[in-house]
Amino acid sequence: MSEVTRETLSSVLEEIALLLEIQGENPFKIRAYRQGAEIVSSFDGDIVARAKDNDLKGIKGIGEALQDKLHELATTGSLEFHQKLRGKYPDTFFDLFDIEGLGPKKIAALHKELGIASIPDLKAACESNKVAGLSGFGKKTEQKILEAIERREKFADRFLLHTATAAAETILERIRSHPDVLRAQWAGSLRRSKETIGDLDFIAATSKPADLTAWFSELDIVTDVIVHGDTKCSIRLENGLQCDLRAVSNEQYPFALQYFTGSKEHNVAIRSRALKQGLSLNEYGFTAAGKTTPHEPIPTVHDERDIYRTLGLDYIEPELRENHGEIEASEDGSLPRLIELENLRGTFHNHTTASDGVATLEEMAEAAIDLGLRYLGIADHSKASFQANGLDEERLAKQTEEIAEWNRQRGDELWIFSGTEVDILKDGSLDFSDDTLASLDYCVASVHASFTLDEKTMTKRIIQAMENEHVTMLGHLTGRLLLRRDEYAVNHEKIIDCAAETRTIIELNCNPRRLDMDWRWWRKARDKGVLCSINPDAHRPEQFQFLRFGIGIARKGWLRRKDVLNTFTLDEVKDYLGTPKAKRSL
DNA sequence: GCCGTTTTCGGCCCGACTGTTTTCAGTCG
Repeated sequence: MSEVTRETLSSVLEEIALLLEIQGENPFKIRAYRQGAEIVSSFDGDIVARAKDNDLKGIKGIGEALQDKLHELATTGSLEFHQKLRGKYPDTFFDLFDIEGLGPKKIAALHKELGIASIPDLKAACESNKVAGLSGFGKKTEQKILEAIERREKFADRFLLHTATAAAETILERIRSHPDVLRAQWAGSLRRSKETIGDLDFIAATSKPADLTAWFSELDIVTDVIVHGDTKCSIRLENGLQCDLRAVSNEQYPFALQYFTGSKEHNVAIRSRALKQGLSLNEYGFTAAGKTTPHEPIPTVHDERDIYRTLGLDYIEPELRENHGEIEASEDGSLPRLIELENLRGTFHNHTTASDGVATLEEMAEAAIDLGLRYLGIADHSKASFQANGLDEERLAKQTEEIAEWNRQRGDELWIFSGTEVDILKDGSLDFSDDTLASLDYCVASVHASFTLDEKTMTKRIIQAMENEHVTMLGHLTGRLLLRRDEYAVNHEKIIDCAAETRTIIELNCNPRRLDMDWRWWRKARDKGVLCSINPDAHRPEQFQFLRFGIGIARKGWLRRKDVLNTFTLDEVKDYLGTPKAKRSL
């Protein structure tokens, strides 16, 4: 039996939810399984060990039935209930849920009537016009399914943050400049600063909603109109990105913005809180709920703050709205004051033409000055990263001298810290000697090869690097490339504990392809006293702009100004780096 | 299937839009 992981537990529950949907089960039962999957995957602690020990009592959302199932799954590696449900469905069957416009009912019908159990099956059935004949289906549905299959092959179903942000800025500007629009904002996962984006949501306040959705459907950027009604319009851009506009009245606007910002989990919790106060909350406003009438008249709401205030809550920043404890913290006034872009005074981990960057040291420095930064860290690759033209000791020494010369000439404008992004070799040793590392201001240590080690070996490898006195910070912890390459196996808890113990900074690599370490771990790291450095990993001057995405992720990870190295003043950074590692503190 | 200082049973969010229907089921968010 293969090792049962958190992901196993979570994905089995998720699959059960899908199968129950197919069977037309009670939607609330389905939701319970789905919530169970979510709870398991974000549980703060060793959920697998707890499941093995049958010690799941008291976890909200995991009742008796799920406790038993998780215990069985964790101890035996499989779950009879799940196996029985799965019955005759092959693995490929679950791909059908990715097809836009297909839900459990239609998928069940396709499977029952035509034996369809994979996307190729479905494509063939549509092409031979078998689907249009089914009850509840028709010509148009068949055509739409074919288009959705084609789109799935052609485009990613999610987009990186910088792609989505660039599109969103253009579109929002056009919406806001429309004469009938009073105010507008993007909502959804982009506003919450998720690491990847499925589609864009815009909310606009207007007294002429139908006119606005009609205008939106005819924009020159539209390649396809997905839906178009009087208050809502969904279009698709050339790159496949779907954009939804919802046109509401000015009174409804804050409610719509709050509602469509989500997350769904946050909203469910917020709405149930409202219900306890006798208020029903939806995307249009507060209404008196059921039989009970609110004790006081429903207050007027002008913006999102008023909604939270009405519910007795401090304002919750969009990035925090994941139902990961923000509502409780809001209630008792313990929400953090989140870091802001303006707090950043510098950046570490940037490349130049010395290794695989496309701009010289001077060009990078000038760009940093233009951006208003006070200091800049250079960290080119080390020699083991041959493919990236990594520096050997000699070239590194030369670069260090160039940097010293810059600091003598223009250090008052911009101070440059000389560093390296040293490879953590397969055995956990570093690509430079301690003496070489000691000649630098700081050192980023990263894994660039041997990604396939098992979790234990990989974790040990990285920990060994962090234990080095000269390793200031750990680069892109998991090596993931979003939408392209999975993270390698590494035990986050152990790395975080080790970072706290050895005073090693963990990088928040804010290249939108990475956004690594993941936002879900930062709050825990912060609480253990681990310092963060927000690093763009810039290979060209424009990539300093990635810092904004790093701020979004840091905010999502509950980080405050004081938790991030590059909010320090130049003198503070010099002090920090000049202090022996073991004596450094927040 | 989960939950509860109103509840151990009866709630659990629901509105917009589309396509296939001929008044509504299914999907989506």
